[in-house]
Amino acid sequence: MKLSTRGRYGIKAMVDLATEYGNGMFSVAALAARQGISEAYLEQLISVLKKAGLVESSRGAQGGYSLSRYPADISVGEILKALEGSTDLIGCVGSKRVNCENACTCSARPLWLKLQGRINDVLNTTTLADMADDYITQQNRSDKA
Amino acid sequence: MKLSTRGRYGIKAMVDLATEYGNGMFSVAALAARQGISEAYLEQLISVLKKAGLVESSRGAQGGYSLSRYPADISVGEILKALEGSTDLIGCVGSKRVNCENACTCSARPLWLKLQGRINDVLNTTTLADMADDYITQQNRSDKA
DNA sequence: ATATATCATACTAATTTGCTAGGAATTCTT
DNA sequence: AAGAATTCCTAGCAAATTAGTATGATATAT
Repeated sequence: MKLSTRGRYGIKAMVDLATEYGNGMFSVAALAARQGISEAYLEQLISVLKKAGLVESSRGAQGGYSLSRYPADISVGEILKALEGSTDLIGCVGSKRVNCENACTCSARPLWLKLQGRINDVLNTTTLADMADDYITQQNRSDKA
Repeated sequence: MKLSTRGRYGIKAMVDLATEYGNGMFSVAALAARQGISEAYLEQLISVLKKAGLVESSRGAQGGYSLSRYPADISVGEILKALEGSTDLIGCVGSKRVNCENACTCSARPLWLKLQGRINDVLNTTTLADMADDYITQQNRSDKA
């Protein structure tokens, strides 16, 4: 039930892009430096996000990445799903219904469904705009302090 | 963000014990057979639950396991925590606050806190009694059909 | 041209997961 | 007293996953 670094790094990079939305492109090098993580690794993650249609890129000098939609139109669920393959706790509860012969009679299924429901709720209703707003106001507060 | 077999098998075994609460002891062999999984593996899991104080045991012939408290007094969160070490999505959000230097300034932290909060909500308020009740009424329904 | 980027792919070390195996200790039954 | 049934304890291991490295090709602004 752990969240991998893929999800964590990826989400943070996307929030970074969201806070700078409208200000041009940002390179992987810049994003990686901001988080203090490996460029090559983050590059892989962003590449996945690009294939998922969540970011746009431009190659060559002065190139980089930017969000492909308004921050308010990108949910964190989409991002995690792209990075981690799925946001399902277990196969037999997700949209695919795989991996389980006794799904209909499983004594634990109601619990998993409830839990997954709460998770999806948060992931689907929280957007990058929400996160960027939170972050900016928090930054302002600490500036004043 | 996946739930391991440890958590799944363990929870199901505990629900089995809950539905039989008050009817004596049940052996690992019986519990494993009910789920159709390896005895030796489930044995390990139950042993962890015992160390966590969630089940009682009696050794020797006719021995086995039973819940050490009323089903209504055992939350699924306790069980998962015992089996998986923790129910935290990431270290820097749990009760221990480890693993993260910039917790105070992390742009993703509000999201993780919210998500973890919803998860804990379900895990802490759902008891074995709830699950056993759900299961039994479901069984009755399918008997009639 | 050259420096700066993305893009693509392959490899690898460490960790975690999901078991299996073997035997010791305890208790009921006969 | 013997044997069967059971928990208890520990070690080992194969497969999968995670968390990266490494290398080089391709595209583009200056």
